[in-house]
Amino acid sequence: MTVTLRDVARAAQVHPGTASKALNEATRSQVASATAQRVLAAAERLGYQPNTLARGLRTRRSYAVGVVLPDLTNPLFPPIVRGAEQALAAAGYITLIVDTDNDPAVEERLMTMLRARRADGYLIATARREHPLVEQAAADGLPMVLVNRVTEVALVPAVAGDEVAGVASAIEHLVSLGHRRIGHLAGPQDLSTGFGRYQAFLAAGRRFGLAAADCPVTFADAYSEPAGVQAARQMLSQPARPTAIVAGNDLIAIGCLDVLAEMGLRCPSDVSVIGFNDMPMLARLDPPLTTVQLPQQEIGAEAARLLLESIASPGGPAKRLLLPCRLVIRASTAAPA
Amino acid sequence: MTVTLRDVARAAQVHPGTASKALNEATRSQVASATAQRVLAAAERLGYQPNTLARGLRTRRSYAVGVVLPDLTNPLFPPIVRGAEQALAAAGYITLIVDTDNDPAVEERLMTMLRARRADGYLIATARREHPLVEQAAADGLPMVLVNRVTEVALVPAVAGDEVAGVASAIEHLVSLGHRRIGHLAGPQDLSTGFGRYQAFLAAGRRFGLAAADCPVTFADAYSEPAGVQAARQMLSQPARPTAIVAGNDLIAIGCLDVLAEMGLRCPSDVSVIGFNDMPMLARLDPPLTTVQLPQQEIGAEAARLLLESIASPGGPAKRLLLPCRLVIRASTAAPA
DNA sequence: GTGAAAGCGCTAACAG
DNA sequence: CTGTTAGCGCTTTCAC
Repeated sequence: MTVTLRDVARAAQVHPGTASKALNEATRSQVASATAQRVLAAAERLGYQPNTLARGLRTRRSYAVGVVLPDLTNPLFPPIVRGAEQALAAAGYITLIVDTDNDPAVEERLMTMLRARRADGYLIATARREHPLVEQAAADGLPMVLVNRVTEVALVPAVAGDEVAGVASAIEHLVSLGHRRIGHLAGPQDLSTGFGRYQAFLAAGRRFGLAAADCPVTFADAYSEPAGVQAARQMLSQPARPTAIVAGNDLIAIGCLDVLAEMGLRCPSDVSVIGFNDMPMLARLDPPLTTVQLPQQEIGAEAARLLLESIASPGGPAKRLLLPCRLVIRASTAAPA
Repeated sequence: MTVTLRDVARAAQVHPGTASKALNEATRSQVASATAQRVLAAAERLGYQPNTLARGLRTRRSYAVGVVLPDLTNPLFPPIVRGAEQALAAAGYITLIVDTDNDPAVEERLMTMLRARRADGYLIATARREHPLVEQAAADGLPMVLVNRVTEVALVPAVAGDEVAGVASAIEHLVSLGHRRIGHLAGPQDLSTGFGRYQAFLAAGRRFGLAAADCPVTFADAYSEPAGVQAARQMLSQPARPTAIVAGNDLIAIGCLDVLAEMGLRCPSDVSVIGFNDMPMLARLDPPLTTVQLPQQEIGAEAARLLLESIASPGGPAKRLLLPCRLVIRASTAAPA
C-alpha cells in the first residue's frame, strides 16, 4: 500500500541504509552523487513519503510540539497559536493542540496524552500561578516555554507582553489627560496575568505620584463580561468614584461599560475606561475602547522559536522575553469633567 | 531515562509480550488476572507511559487527526476546532493543527507533512470549490470529512450548517417585515460557502415570490470588511436601492454598515442588514447586527464523530450532515420606511 | 496462560 | 562509498 524506504531502495538498486543516507539532506554527502540522484529519482517516481513516526522512534525525536490552551475560543489565543504554528511548521514541526477547558483535571489527562506521544517540547498557555503540573514537567526536564505569562521564579522560559510597561502606558495616558483618581478592575489573582497587571497597576500608581487611596481596586473573579459587571458595580458604588478605570482585560472593560450605562454615567465624559488585549471589534463598540494591545502573533512565534532553541540545546538558561505592548487610544478615554 | 514496556515486564517478572497484553484493555482477558494486577501495579509504580509512536508503528494507527484550516484567526474557526478537539481527545485522538494562510502552496506542503505523520484522518476546513489536493487525498482513500462546506458531488463526507435553510430564514424574516426588494452581498464564489449562500439566496427569492429584478446581487471578492465596503458601495449606488441586504458573512455586513453611514443612510430605518455566522461582539455593534448563527462547535464535534466513524470502518458511504442554523434577530432589521 | 520471535519503517554505527 | 547489522518500543502471531 504505502511505499517504504525498502521500495525506494529496491527501485534504485541500493541498500535501504544507503537510500536513507541519500534521502536525508544531512547525510547525503556520504553517498556518491550519482547514486543519490538515482535514489531521489526513485523516491519521486514512487511518491515516497518518509514515515515520521518510524523515524522518530529511531531518532527519539517526534518533531511535534504540544500546545496547551485553556480555551481556544478566547480571542486571545488564536493569534498566538497561529504565530506559533507558522514558526513551528517552518521548522518541520507539527503542532499538537489541546484545549483544557480551564479544567486542571482535563489538563492533566491531556498532558499525559502529549507525553505519551513524546512531544519534543511544550508551549503552555494555561496561566495559573500555582501549577504543579507544569512544575513537574519542568522538573522532568521537558523543554517548554510559558506563553503569555511569567513564573515568579525564573526557572522556565517564558514569552509574554510587557504588561508592566503596558499598564504604565495606560496610567500615563490617563494621568496626562488629568486623571488623579484611577481605579483598577483586576482580573483573577490566581492567573499570572491577573496578578501581574494588578501589581503593575500598583507600581504605576506610585510612579506617577498617585496616593494609594486614589488607586482603588476591585477584583473580578473571571476574565468575563459578567465578572466585569460585578466588579464595576462594586467599584462605581463607592463614595469617591474614580474618574478613570483600567480593566484587567477587554471583557471586564466591556462589563464596566455596561455598568456605566446602567448607572446613567457617560464614557468617557464621566468615566474613562481602558481595556487590555485589543480583541477584535473593539473599535466598533460604543464608545470605541481604548486598550493595551498585546503582540499576540509575535508572542506565539517567539515562544516557538525559544522552544525550538531549547529543544536543540537543552539545559540552557531560562530566557524570558517580554514583548512591548502598545496603547491603542480610541474614544473611551478623555479628560475628566 | 524513560521507562519502557521491558522495564515494566522486568519489574513484574513477566515477558514483555505478556505485559503488553496485560496493559492493553482489549487483550487483558488473555492474561491471568493475578499477573495482570502485578503488571498494572508495576506500570503504575514506575510511572510507565506507553509510547504512542511505537505502538502506532506496529498497529499502523497514529491516533492523530489532521485539521487543515485557512486561518485560525478567522473567528469562525476556533469554536469548530474546539468542538472537534474535544470529541477527538475523548476518543484518544490528538489534533494536528495546520494553518494554510489561505495559500494553496502552503496547504500542499502542510498536507504532505500530515501524511508523513500518518494521520489517521483529516478534517478539512479550507473551502475552495476547486480543490485538487482534497480530491487527490479522497482518491487515495484517506478518511476525511469536510467542515463547513459541501462538495458538489457527494463523494466525501461533510458537515456544515444548513445554509439553504439559514438564508431562507433570513429572507423570510425580511419578507415578513414587508421588504420586497432584497439585495445580496455575496461572498467569494470560489469558496463553497460563498457560492452556496448565493444559490440559496436566489432560491429563497423565488420561493418567496420576489422577482429576479428585485433580488440584486453584487459580489465581494473576500470575506472581509473592505471587500464588503466595496460590494456595498456598488449595490447601494444602484438606481433602485434595495430596502434590505443579506450579506455573505458578518464582516461583509459590517462593511455594508460602514457604507450606509457614509452615504447618510440609517440602518435599519432606511436599509435593513443581515449577516452570517454570528461572530462575537455583534450584539454590541451600532446597530446590533441581525445574523444567521452557525452551530460552530457542534459542527466541529459532529465532523470529528463522522471522521472517527469512517476511520473505524472505511469505505462506508459519504454521509453529509447539515446542522440547523438559527436566525438571531437583533436591531439591524426592521420594516421598510 | 505465558514465552519466544518477528517485524512495523527507519537510522546509525560499523565493516568492508 | 556502500552494505550489513542492530535496534528504537511496541504488538501479535505462534508454540509451548
